[in-house]
Amino acid sequence: MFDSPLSEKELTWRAAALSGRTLGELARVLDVAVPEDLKRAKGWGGNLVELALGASAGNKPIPDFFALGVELKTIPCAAGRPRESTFVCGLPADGGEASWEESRVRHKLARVLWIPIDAHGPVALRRIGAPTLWSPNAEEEATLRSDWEELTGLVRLGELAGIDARRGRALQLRPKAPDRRATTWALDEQGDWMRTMPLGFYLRARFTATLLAHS
DNA sequence: CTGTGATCATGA
DNA sequence: TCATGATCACAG
Repeated sequence: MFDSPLSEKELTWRAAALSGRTLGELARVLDVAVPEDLKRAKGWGGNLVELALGASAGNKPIPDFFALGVELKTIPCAAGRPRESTFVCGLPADGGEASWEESRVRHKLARVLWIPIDAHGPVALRRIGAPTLWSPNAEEEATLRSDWEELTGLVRLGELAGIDARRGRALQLRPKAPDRRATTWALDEQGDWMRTMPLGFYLRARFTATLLAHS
């Protein structure tokens, strides 16, 4: 629909131009139908904004704006604060990369364009907010790294059973699957492969709230 | 089945 | 009200 932005400056300019508009207005321009609610279209808003900004990654495991190394995340907000956690990426079956530096979490979060969208009301009337282009500051990176090391450390020890969404100050591990019957492979405490529920890394709403506030 | 995009629904 | 655990759609 639209060309990909050629620079961060162009990307932020285009994102800023969406600020204040409703999803319904944007959908009409893009000739996209608006769903009654998001129960069966949970990624609709995110996909709409991707289309408007010329994101090109599709479902490939690369940044939305590959040439710029920027990831796009829409985030549902009410009263100026995020109402939901933010999915980052799946947990690799073997527990993950050897180090934080190589991790998918760190690469995903290296540069993110956050676009707040109203969390409540009729979908077509929900307003898009002002974008913020973010990279973790030293404190945020330290928190993310510490959470990541704790969680992946447990996974590598085969202590998947000891993990739930309560662990982690900023980053948490939660189910990420079509339903509760879904399974994937993981190592148990004896080092044998076993079937478990697929998990994904998520950013807590508390964490995204602070980064949106000071960026 | 794994990746992308996320929000829903329920109990505390 | 809020976080956790569950769930939805679609591409490849």
